[in-house]
Amino acid sequence: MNDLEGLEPEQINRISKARERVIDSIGKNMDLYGITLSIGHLYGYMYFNEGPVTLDELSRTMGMSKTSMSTGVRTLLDLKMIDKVWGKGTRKDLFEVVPDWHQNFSDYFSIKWRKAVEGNMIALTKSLTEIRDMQAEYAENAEILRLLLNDEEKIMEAIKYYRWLLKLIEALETGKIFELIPKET
Amino acid sequence: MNDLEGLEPEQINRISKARERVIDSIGKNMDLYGITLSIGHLYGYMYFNEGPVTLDELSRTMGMSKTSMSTGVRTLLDLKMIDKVWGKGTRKDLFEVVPDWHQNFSDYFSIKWRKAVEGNMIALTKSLTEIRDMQAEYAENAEILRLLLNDEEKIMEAIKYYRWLLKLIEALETGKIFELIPKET
DNA sequence: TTTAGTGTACAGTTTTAACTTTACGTACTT
DNA sequence: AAGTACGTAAAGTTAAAACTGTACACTAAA
Repeated sequence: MNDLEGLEPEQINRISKARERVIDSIGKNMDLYGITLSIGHLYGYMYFNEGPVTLDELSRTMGMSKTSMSTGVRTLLDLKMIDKVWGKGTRKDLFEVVPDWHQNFSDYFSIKWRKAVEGNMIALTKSLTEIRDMQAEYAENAEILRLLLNDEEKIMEAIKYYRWLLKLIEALETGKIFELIPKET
Repeated sequence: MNDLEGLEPEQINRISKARERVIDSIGKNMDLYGITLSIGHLYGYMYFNEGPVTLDELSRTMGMSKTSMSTGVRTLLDLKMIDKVWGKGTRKDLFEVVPDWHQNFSDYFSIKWRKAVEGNMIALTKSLTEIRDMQAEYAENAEILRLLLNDEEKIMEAIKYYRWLLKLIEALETGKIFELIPKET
């Protein structure tokens, strides 16, 4: 339910303005999370609204189709930025934001970057063994060997980087990052 | 210059295959950096090639227009993933990858996230003062006051998060992150 | 079983972004 | 001064995505 309903128009206007500045700003930078502007707006609205909302309310407030709300909400669910919650007395699904942005940030990395890193690692190690096989095979061909050693070196560097990145991701997942870089009190 | 030129077709094929697996994998996950698949490929090729390359070489190798190479290269330059280098004897621009991926990662955050965080911070503080002004103004209206306190709380939480995020970004920029989470030796 | 309410898959449309072709400005060569 | 090589801006085209409307499956109530 829209929490501004029932106020004077002028009051609604002033509060909305303050909120919308923030909502716009959040939405605009949501592309860093791979999220479209309109879904960013969606999230911003949910962030300020007191209590959970339904797809129909979102559709009405955002002036967009219910289908778009459905897919948008699902994207935000996948990123663990919102939760589906139970509301007795209604058959509609209810959604509300997960208010802990530190957690959102960590989850995002866990979800997106870990997958990418692990995928790249597989490709790197596979190619590394191939390169090394060829090194043995072309051991007497100096020209090729130089190339192969160079490739090996580069792949090794990449692997080192990804191992470091995995440690960073792990620190985010376990919350150890907040020992290293403390939150505000 | 393509570093595989002059080899036997079969040798080129084998080395290329090992490289391409990695290049594909890198390119595929470059969207995390907000980079398109083809620019990711571009980067991957440059990563393995020995020595800097020109726009014409890239165009030929990638099978894409020179204009696309120009814009692609500029994107990578903006993200500090490649450098423009001097080559005597040629009037063409030469480009090569910055091989330190730890640095790439740090730069990316510095460039993209810092800008977003600072933008959001401005919006948040601006709206925060507005909300607080209204709190003083509507001090005797309990219903509105409750709403305003709620909004204030949420904005404060967001500001706290962004301050933490700035510390993380700073740790990346200064390299302090590598004391907290050490690189491989 | 029917009926109404709800979320989503699907197909179609519109908007956006990627890419290409052409053309131009600048700088080097002769 | 004239010609050539180079990188990029501009306009046009093609491919991708965001978004909508409709239809359908599922559930709960009557």
